[in-house]
Amino acid sequence: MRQNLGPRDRILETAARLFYKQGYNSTGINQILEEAKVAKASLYQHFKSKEDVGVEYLKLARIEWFAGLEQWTSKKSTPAQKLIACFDFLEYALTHNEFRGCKFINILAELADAETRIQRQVVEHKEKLRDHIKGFVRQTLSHQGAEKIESIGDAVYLLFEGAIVESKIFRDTWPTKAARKIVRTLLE
Amino acid sequence: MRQNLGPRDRILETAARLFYKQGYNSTGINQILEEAKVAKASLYQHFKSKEDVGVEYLKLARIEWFAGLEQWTSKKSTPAQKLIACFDFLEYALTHNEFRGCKFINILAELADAETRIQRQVVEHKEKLRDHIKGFVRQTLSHQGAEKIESIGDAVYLLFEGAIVESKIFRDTWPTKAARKIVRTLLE
DNA sequence: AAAAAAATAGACAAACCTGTCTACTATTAA
DNA sequence: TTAATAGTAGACAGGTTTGTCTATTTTTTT
Repeated sequence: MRQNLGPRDRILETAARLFYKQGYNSTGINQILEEAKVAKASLYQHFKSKEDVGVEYLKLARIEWFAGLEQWTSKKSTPAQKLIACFDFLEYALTHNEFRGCKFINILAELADAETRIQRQVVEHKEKLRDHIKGFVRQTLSHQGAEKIESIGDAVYLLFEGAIVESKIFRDTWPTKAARKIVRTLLE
Repeated sequence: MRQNLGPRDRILETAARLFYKQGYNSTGINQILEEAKVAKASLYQHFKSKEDVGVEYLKLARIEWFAGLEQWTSKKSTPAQKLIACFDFLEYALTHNEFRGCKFINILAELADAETRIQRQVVEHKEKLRDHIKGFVRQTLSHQGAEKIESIGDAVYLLFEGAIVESKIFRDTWPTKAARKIVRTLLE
């Protein structure tokens, strides 16, 4: 439980909650320390700066995200079913998070052009997700031409991402449902 | 020119530049005042708070956005061409803005759950954009069934929004090009 | 020309921010 | 048991934030 966690983990757990709920810039180090019940000196022993906490927060978020995705897709047998399961997982996750959207996209919007380390985490995460989705598309449409596969792969990824963002805006599941529906027809 | 603008307009012009470039939370009132060469008391005579500046900033952004969209689509004669022109406009606008993405989505990501006035601007803007796009789809596919029209309308909108977000992440035009390509096939 | 309105500069309050530092107390290892 | 490590509490520096207020100057209107 939380009680047994060391300071580093308590910081990351609290930071994850607050960064996602309030935003990265709106969450101060002091609030994290208070809620995590950690001394300030301990934070700066484990992390060299707030940005460092942000980077580690995203690294953990990536691991958790793909673990969740894996949990939903591994139950399915065919690539087409796995692809649809991605959207099932998305609907579940977004609803569970009260439609706060994507941790990576959210933090990216807060940054001025320069902050390179956090931005790199975002790009890497989305590259990996895109590859993941396009992999399912490739397997599903293996009998089709390469160009069509690429095109539909990008389309499914864009629909997935669009669904994340729009469900945050409208605080509703319709974008995910609409995306899943059109993906079904794209796979036929 | 900028010289002749009153304090209110100079504030909004500067705020628009800084909010979009640095983010809303990272941009202080004082920086806006300095760069706009406006006294602090003048700002609080025209706006009751920083949030108020944010709301007016978004109202202007909406007007400018739809004016730009109109400029690109009105040149085309058929609804299908107008729809494709939306993506041409998007590619132009995003490239011109150095891939900073959508002013509305960006500011939404910075806000904690509560800030209702700014959030309302975002939702209204996206609702209007969605109606706009779905209108073109409806005209293009008028001979199709209502359900299919709705479904493809949502898909085109989600692809449009996905393209905005992903072009910010990857700082590239490929998402917009990919979205436009699949939209073309969806309209066939 | 006189009166009213608008804009300026900048001090100020009260609160926040990140990061450093000291001093003290547990916990762990040898 | 002693020594090293890890954690705590909190003061502090130097800066930031939004918003209010006073006093002065410029512009507009009558």
